[in-house]
Amino acid sequence: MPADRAPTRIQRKNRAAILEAALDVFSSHGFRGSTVDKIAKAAGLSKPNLLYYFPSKEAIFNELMSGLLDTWLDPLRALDPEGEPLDEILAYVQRKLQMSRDFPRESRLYANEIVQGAPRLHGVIAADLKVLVEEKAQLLQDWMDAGRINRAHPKHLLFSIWSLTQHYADFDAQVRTLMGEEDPFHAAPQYLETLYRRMLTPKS
Amino acid sequence: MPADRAPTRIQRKNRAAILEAALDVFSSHGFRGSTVDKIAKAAGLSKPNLLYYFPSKEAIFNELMSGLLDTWLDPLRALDPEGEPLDEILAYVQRKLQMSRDFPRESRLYANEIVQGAPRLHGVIAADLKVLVEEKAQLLQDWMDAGRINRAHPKHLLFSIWSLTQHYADFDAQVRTLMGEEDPFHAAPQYLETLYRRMLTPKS
DNA sequence: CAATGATTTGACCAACTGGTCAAACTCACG
DNA sequence: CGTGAGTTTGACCAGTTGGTCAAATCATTG
Repeated sequence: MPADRAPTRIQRKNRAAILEAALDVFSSHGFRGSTVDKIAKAAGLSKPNLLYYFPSKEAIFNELMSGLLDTWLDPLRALDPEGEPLDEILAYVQRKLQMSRDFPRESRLYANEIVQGAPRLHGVIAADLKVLVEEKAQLLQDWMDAGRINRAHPKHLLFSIWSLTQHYADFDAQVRTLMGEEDPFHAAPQYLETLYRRMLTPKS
Repeated sequence: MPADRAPTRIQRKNRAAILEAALDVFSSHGFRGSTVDKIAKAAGLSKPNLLYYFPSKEAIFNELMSGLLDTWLDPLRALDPEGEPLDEILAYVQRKLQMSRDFPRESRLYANEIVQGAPRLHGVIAADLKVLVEEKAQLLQDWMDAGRINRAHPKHLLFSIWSLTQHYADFDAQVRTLMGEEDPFHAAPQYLETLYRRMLTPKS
């Protein structure tokens, strides 16, 4: 595929279809468990045709991942130092929960990678994510020092928000089996709101 | 391998070595990402030799899984209806956290399966786990109705305990990168204790 | 409507993988 | 120490998989 010139209509359509199909396949089988052929079929293309648009399976995966990571961190970036601390945190929790509901495949794709030791992600985590986490952990610490929210280990607080919200996407198979008819996302917002409100509302 | 008679010394040793190696390999690459050869080498055997002890890759996996599940649910089974509610729950949280620290590979093996839709686990989850969860959710509900702990959706309460504790094992790669030198398991017990104490201690 | 570049595909390849098998080797025991 | 059961392995096989390539088809535009 001509790499340098502007993408044609067909290129845009097919590359988008491939990435969409790849998200589906990768997120439900992991990298090793996914085959180029499965992705191609899901995108409505033949295998050689898919490989005309991306040089390799790994290239598809990488493009998917780097595209994902930005979106994934947006809610945390939006944590506003100028806002009311408790409201900011509660809003962050709800945003993350919504992402688990609206983009479960993205969450599972990410989870798949991390669980397996993040072999294809170490760089990004160590760079972008770490910087952002340090910044926001400091912000949380400042809020605690000012007595505006209860004290708690800032990083563990962030971890807890991630794990609680992503759990509904990542462990969806288990959650739905155990909840039966009831939609997990019905009670979850209230549950998490209560949890963090009780956890963080200053005693005084 | 002669199936019916009592296992020889060599059989016991090699089967144990294989399961140990398989836990290592499966938990860090998933089922599809693991090869029989990798497991065999990790166990110090040749591939045909490994297949002398287990009829197939799937058989190794199944034996590993069914052995794991029992241990995995023990902490929840131990939730005692006769105990002091808050203490029982806090103890459960700490037991689960300890399992994440002491058996992270088992946790990741399980996570790997669930994230990918539990293709090899649906039966067990729908059966054993569901029954146990219904029972313990009812117990939590009773404690809430009696005003002995704060109200909260019982199943979401259980989910939150699982996700918060297993996160330290399943997302170990991310957690360790972000925490640097600091051992995640140093502050985690205190953090979770505080969280659930504030969440569940009755207001009155 | 050429003709040129973009797109698609069938045929193919080499590496890998799960699994088989007969032959060789080792061990426990009489 | 011999013998039969238990154990190990090299060679092999068939199916899958990531990826290549030349030839064929299609779309765009001068």
